[in-house]
Parts: sequence; C-alpha cells; structure tokens
Amino acid sequence: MTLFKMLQARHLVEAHTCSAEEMERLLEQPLTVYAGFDPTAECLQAGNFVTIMTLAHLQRAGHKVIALVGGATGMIGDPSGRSSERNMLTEEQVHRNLEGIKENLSRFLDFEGKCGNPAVLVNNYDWYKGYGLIPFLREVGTLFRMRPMLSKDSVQKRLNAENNGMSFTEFSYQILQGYDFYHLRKEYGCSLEVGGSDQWGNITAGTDLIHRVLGPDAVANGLTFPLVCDANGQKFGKSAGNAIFLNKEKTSVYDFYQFFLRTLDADVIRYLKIFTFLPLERIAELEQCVAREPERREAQRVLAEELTRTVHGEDGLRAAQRAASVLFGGSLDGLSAEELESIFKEVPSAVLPREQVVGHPVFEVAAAAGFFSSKGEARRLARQGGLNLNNAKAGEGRTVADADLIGGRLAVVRQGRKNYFLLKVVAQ
RNA sequence: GGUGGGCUUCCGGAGCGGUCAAACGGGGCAGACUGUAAAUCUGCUGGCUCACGCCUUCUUUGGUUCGAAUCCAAGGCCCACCA
Repeated sequence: MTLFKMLQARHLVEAHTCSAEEMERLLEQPLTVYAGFDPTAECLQAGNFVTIMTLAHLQRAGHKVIALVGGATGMIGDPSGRSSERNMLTEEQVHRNLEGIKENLSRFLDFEGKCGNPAVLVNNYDWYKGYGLIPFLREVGTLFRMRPMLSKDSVQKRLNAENNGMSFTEFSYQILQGYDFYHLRKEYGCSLEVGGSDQWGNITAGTDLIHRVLGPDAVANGLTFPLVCDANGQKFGKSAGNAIFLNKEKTSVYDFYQFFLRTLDADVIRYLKIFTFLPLERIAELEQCVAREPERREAQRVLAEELTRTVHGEDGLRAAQRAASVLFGGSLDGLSAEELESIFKEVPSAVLPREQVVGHPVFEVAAAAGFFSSKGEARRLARQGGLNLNNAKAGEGRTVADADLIGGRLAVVRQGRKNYFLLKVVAQ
C-alpha cells in the first residue's frame, strides 16, 4: 500500500493541489514536508493531533519533516476558521510557547535523528524579525494580487459575516504564511505543505507564490486533511468547552485517558485510524468488536491506551488506568490514605484545616475547598443528588464526620458521575 | 472624514421608565435510564441566605427621576455604507 493510499484510508486526505495520482507518486520518493503550528499556548492540544500524526506518518515513511512554529504569524493571528479577531500574543509569550511546543512534538516526532531523517523545528520569526516593512512590501508584497487574496474563503467569511469585519493585519496573514512556504522551499527544498482543510487558502498562497517566483514548473504542493469533528458535529478535542492539552499540568493524565475512553461508538474507529499508528488490520478487528459487543468498549480502551502511552508514557498510562479502575469500581473501602493519594494524584485537590471540615455540611466544605465556583452551586448539586462524599451520596444536610476522613486526613468529593476532587485535611 | 447601526447575564438574542437578576434558544451542570455511551425525559444555571429578603450586574462616566438595562449628555469600542 502506498503512503498516499494509507493516508487516505486513515481519513488524512481531503484535498491536494495536484492530481491524486501525482500526489501518490510524489509521496513515494523522499520529500521535505512542512506543517505549521500556532504558538497560541505553551503546549499543544488534542486539536493539533491530526497535524502531528500526519507529520509523524510522513516522517516514518522516510520524508524529511519540518515543524514550523509561527512565532511571527502567531503575533498576528490566522483568520482561518475564526469568526472574530484573535487576541495578539506578546513576543515573550510566543517565545515561551515555542519551547513547550517543541517538547510536545518530540513525543511524536523524532528530532534526534534516530531514524536517519530528524525532524526540524523552525520559527518563522527568525526570518521576519530583520525584514523591514518597505523591503518586504517591495520584494514580497508586489507578488501578491488583491483578487485572489480577497477571494480566500477565510476572508470572504469574515467580510460577509454580519457585524464583523477584519483588520488589515489579519488580512495580511496569508502573505506571511505564503512567504513561509517559499522561504522553506528555498532554504530546505521543502516542496509540500500539509495542514487542515481550513488552511487551504494559506497553503495555496504559498504554492502560488513559489510558482510566481520560481516558475510554474517548480514543484510545490499542498495536501490538506479534513478537520475532525465528532458524530455530533462538535470540533474534536474539547471536553466541556475546555481543550484537552498535552501537558499534564493543564490536563491531568487521568482526564486525558478518560477523554478518549468516552469516545462515541460512532467516532472511535475513525479516531483509531487518525490518531494511532495501529495497523489498519488491527483496527478492522476492533471495528468488529464495536459492532458485536459495544458495551465492552474495547476500541475506546485501545484508543485511550495508545494515545495516553504516546503522550504520557507507560507510567502515565498505568496511573490513569489504576485510577479509573478504582473510581469506577465502586467503593473506596479498604484503600489507605497513601493509596488514595497516589491514585488521585492527578485529580484537583485542596487543603483545609480540620475545624473547617468536621461538623460542617459537605457542600459547604466542598465550596470552601474551591471545588465549585460558589456555595450556591454546591448546594444545588447536593440537593439534586449530584454530590458525593467517599462515593456515597451526600445530601444538603449531610455533614462531615471524623469517620469520613480516611486515615484521618483525606476525603474524596465527587461531582456527578465522573468529576473527582481530593480534600486533604490538616490539623490546625 | 461623513452618515447610519450596535455594545444585555457563558454564547446568541428579547427587553425600550417600575411587575427585571432580566423572556426565549443554545451551551453547561445534575438526576433517571444506560455501556464511565448515545438518544430521551426531568431539574438547575449571578452572589449571599435559600423562606421571605438582601447584594452586585445589562460598554464607561456623569445626569434626569421617588425609581433606569430602558430617558439625556459625554467618552470608549465594534460594524456597515459613503468618501
């Protein structure tokens, strides 16, 4: 199976600037390929997985991979897929984010060269910082035409949106991304840019520029993958409106694992193809499992395992699984305070002095611990039966007793079915 | 620069002097049912007390009024069209 066919089979191909046959042929010889990442946060999130996996597949197939971090473009903001203007980042923020992103990427990509073709990380700020406005307008600006720029989807959507315009700064984004491709083409011989389908306009800005400068025969192509949504049409990678991050400080290993474990049946096979390196034959087996015994959620389990292992390592995976087996196994009986602490290491916790805990209603204590945004919310929860102490329902009138404190110092508060908090009690 | 339109609680969006903590929808949270599901149904969704009530909110600052999200003035930001 060719690389191109494999990518297609994994739902990683949406559109390409040349014919499918041509793209398939090109991918069979070593190329230099690039994809960009916005340094909008100090670590990547699940939404970046598709780009990362595409690059990883390409690298494994022997292509030279460049990960471009948009230190310069990140300070402007890509209008693609955005309904309103982005907040601009400061230089320091962008710089901090760069480091984190490289570390995140190294979990998937080989930057060391163990496989012979190490991935490269570049920052486009490096080639923009010394570029003056006037030289840039003279040398690069003249190569862009208004009509194609205005006709880009990202621009049209914004201009046509009610009560929503677009600043010149954002409009010029495509020039920068286009120039990035040209720059990498010149410096690294990069001839392919990959990205999400929302990047199509930006990618073609690059291929057009290259053809304009280097001639129509210069090889420069774009390949996009579809944006991943779940079966409900929601953008992939958000849980309760919050992004799933790759850093365990921002998304605990436990939550990360749980996020994938809760994947819908309708999505899980597609996700396995997109987000794991599992052979397609193995995924076909799992598809049978979903069809025959959906309640076992075997495919979800494998998906969560694979991704958690890649992102958080074998230890992270074990910790997440151990926590899950306890939390969903029912009772906390027989567990020592030490065991609980290690299981709940990843779960939000708070420390309160004993006299603020014992004898007080559970909901009040939970609110005081900061598990809820207000006491009213905690009270509501208790009333509706959504508040639990040590895995037992705690109504509005339930107070914390000495006996509730495991090992004299711990209590587990649960909101609803699946949100856990660990309360630590200290003497004074 | 000119003219018009707008800024409401997480989002969208009603409200146009008191009956407004503010309709409705979405989202979110919770409960029942379940497979740690989906779908469905139910409740909740500014804060404090939760019973009344009180407090802080409707871009900002002043003002008019017994009383303003609602009226007036000035400022800020956004949008559209014209130039």
